[in-house]
Amino acid sequence: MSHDSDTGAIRREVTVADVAGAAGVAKATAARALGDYGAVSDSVRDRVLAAADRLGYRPNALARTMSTGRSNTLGIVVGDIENPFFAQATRGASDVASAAGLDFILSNSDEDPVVEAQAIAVQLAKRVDGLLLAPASSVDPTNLRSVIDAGRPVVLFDRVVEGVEVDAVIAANRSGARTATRLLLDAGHRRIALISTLEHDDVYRAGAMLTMSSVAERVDGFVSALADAGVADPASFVHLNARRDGVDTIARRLLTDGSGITAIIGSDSLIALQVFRVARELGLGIPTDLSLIAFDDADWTWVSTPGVTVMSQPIHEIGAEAARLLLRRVRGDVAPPVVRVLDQKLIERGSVAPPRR
Amino acid sequence: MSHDSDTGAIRREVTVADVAGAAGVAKATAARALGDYGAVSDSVRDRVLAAADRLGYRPNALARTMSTGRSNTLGIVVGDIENPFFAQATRGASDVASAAGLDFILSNSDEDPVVEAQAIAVQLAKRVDGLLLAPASSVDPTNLRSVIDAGRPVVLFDRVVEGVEVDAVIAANRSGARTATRLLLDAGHRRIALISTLEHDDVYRAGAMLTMSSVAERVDGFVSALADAGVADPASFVHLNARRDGVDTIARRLLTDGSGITAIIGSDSLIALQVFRVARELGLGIPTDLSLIAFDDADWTWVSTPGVTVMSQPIHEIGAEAARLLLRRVRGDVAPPVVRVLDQKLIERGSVAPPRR
DNA sequence: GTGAAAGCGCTAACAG
DNA sequence: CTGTTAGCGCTTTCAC
Repeated sequence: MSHDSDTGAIRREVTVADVAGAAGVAKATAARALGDYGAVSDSVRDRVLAAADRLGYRPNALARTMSTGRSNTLGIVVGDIENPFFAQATRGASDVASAAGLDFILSNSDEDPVVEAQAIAVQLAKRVDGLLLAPASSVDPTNLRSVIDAGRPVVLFDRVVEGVEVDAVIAANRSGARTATRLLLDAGHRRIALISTLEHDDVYRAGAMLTMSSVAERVDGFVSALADAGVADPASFVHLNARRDGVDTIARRLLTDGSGITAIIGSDSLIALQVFRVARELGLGIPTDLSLIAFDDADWTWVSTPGVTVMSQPIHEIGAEAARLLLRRVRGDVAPPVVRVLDQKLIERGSVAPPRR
Repeated sequence: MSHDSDTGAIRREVTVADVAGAAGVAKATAARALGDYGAVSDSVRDRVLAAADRLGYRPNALARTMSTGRSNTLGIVVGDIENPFFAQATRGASDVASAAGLDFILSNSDEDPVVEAQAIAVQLAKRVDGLLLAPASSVDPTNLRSVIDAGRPVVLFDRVVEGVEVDAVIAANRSGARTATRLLLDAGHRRIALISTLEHDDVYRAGAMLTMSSVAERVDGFVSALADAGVADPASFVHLNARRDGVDTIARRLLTDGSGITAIIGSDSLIALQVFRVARELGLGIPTDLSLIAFDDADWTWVSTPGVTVMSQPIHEIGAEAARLLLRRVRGDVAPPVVRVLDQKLIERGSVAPPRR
């Protein structure tokens, strides 16, 4: 047995023609046996397969795509695969894809429309059959348009894009935020802060247009719940740009500047984690001095002391359902676009209590 | 401006020939301008680029790969992208790849050699220029051999494969485990358990061959540290198959069956998380009743009460360095294979104290 | 600098 | 059932 592993060079590949030659049949016949299509007699098939095996034939998926036009591949563009939300959604989607016999290509957008455009270009260049996209911007449709114009099926997840009719799978963020906010309100809190890392040019003002629909919905649910409860100037309780300004900085300010904040909602679990730490550093007890609710049922929320009350999303299912919708399109379904809204679920643990004052 | 977004079908793509026609030049010339190679006069280039833009030309990366033989793509096969370890390593590798202008394809192996073989086949079929692999088995070289035989550069990460000389980036697991174990020993513990999810046919016995080198190294460091300290039958303190048997079941048994275990090392942060919870459910205080050390510096380990002492690995860098090594190979470097061993670092928090008895 | 033609590995259409 | 012949969209000689 000879290994030429010592040469770094890529060997000349064994092709259908080689196999055909070795098996003593025509190229097309070998191709049919190898590609498992068309009609081939058992005896010939066996001969071809044996030859292929002997020669170490490996199909060239690219050449196949070239002639069929189908790559048998789905693409996904996420904000950042390190974010547990995207990791789980990706896994959900990838499971559906591989169950359907499709391959999967992943790109990160860093939540930056420019990087996203590049990522999309790559995926289209590789001729993915369809694309899963968590759009970096819900207000600028340019990137989404580019894939639609290319004629590729696309399904959004986690966020929608305004003014573009396309399949999407999102969570019920507005009602989730309302529920979370009301839990705090019902416990007696009146000064509740919402912290998000979403970038925004300005201080948040009522009705301002936010660039990410999921966050916008969360903010909207939050503000409307406060308003319903008669809280004055609810918009002033929304704190954006937490990545730029630092979650810990914001949390620290909120908890020490006499603004009287008694409860905080973290727009994702990473934010809540930071708040949790700041509270501890400040010697503030949870939930005695501060009540806390996080979005997403992250691992740590049930080992912290106290456990953190969370608004949980069916993350896996968001990815899986998006992939299912995409599969339909890839298979030619031309029904009108649907937006699937999946429920969020409140999981109460120990981080909410009435405010001290 | 016309959008035929209403048709789900993939439109006939705009090709180099189309652009050439529109620009009034030969196909080859257009291709040179578009592909940015060869020599083209400025005026012609401008004309071609303008035409391309007008027609909405998008290069077909597959066709390009067909003729050049290079796909400009790196592949990675991980155990499970939902595992934070792999998510971080993947991100590290992906950043290096995209900085070098290469695309990135991801597959999950589920730590199953059969699934892994399939994943590798897919990547090779897509003609990736090189492959990053966290091999599902360190003792069965079949899958790794298949990519080497295909002549593709490959770099392993997190684990090595016995008997195969190939580039790899791993962590210093043996010494890390020794350090962690000694910390416990020095605190006075004598009955320390190590829990891992690694599958193994039997109860662990001294010198048994484990199928994943990273875990094998951890176990070896652990056992040798115990032996050095004069602990009798150190192998009996190793508990494998924790996925099959349930981490919580194992932990519960260890802590209630009178075996007198006073400290536990979790072979990854997910395991430690479960142990943490079981301890709490059992009403055991950490570190008063049980000392705990985890591998990997997960988020939750610094918000739990107490914080968990961890053996941290440079996960990002493992992925990044593996990608760098791979890039070299892809570029033709034929130097002998190297195995890069990155240090682990002990981060002491509050989960270790002397045993009660 | 530009053009014409061949070919990458595969599938598809059409004969036989 | 099997073979022949064209391409898929691009790059790459090799002429001019």
